[in-house]
Amino acid sequence: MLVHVNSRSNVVSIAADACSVSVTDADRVAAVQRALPSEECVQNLAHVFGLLADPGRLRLISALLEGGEMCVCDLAAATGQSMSAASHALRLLRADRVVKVRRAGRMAYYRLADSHVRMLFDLAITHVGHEDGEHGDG
Amino acid sequence: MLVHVNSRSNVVSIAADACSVSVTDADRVAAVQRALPSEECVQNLAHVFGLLADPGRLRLISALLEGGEMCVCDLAAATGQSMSAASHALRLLRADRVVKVRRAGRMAYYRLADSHVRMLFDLAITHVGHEDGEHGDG
DNA sequence: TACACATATGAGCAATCGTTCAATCGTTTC
DNA sequence: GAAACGATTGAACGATTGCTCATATGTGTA
Repeated sequence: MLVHVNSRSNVVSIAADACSVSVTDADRVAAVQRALPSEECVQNLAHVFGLLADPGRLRLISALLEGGEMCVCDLAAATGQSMSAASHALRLLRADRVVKVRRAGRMAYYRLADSHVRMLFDLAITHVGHEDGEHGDG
Repeated sequence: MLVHVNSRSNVVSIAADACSVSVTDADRVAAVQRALPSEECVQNLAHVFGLLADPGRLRLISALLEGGEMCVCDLAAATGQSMSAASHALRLLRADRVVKVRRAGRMAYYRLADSHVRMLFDLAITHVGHEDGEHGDG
């Protein structure tokens, strides 16, 4: 399994992207490269995590976790942001199927679309070491 | 449970942050607000998700998931980025205890620090609908 | 000592993000 | 029809991000 490509000036370019980076264990590198998710998958993943990387959107999600289904103005009030900001944020969440809308007259009621988000949320809270977590069984 | 605060010009400001947003169900809003994670918790959460919101860092994590423990230059080669970019990225991951370093001579070997990340990763892949996922049991 | 090497880091810059402001759309009420 | 209202959207602007380039640090080797 050892292939030693690190003797001097013995530079091997592995990825098309990498501009000749030297490698110590070429087999391992090649194996890892083969196992990496596709570019598209990585992009989607990054996109989803990016959605959760904003306090405002996180509060929105947390509110929906607790409140079940809420209109935009209540969500805005509960999460402490303007209705415009909330609407922009909900638009992003909607585009990636994190939340769903139900329209009734001039109101728009939002709710979470799938349970992955709750798990993602709780798992991440576990990671950061929560001192709080009242969204148990709303 | 219904409190009707939405009759005209009857605007109630709930959060200190919110600049008087009207509310349709004040009780619900108040309850949801009480249940929200603390500001600090939300910030930490957003920060952690932010770490995972970059394709380069995601590939790094995926590589470590598969490869176990790898040096910076192998990680750079496997994930298709420059060593500088990889080092910068690993620094961020290290600061938030997502990865750990082991130094041996002039090499630095990185590995994942906790299992939450793997779960986060797999859960998110489930959400986006993976067409790929070869990081099963490196 | 001097050099090569693996890694780390700071500055700078282009790109992206999140907010606010203003305008708009569709619905309800008068 | 007109006005009020909830929600949506686009533009603009400041803040943040992630890269590259250049340089620094520390280790192994001649």
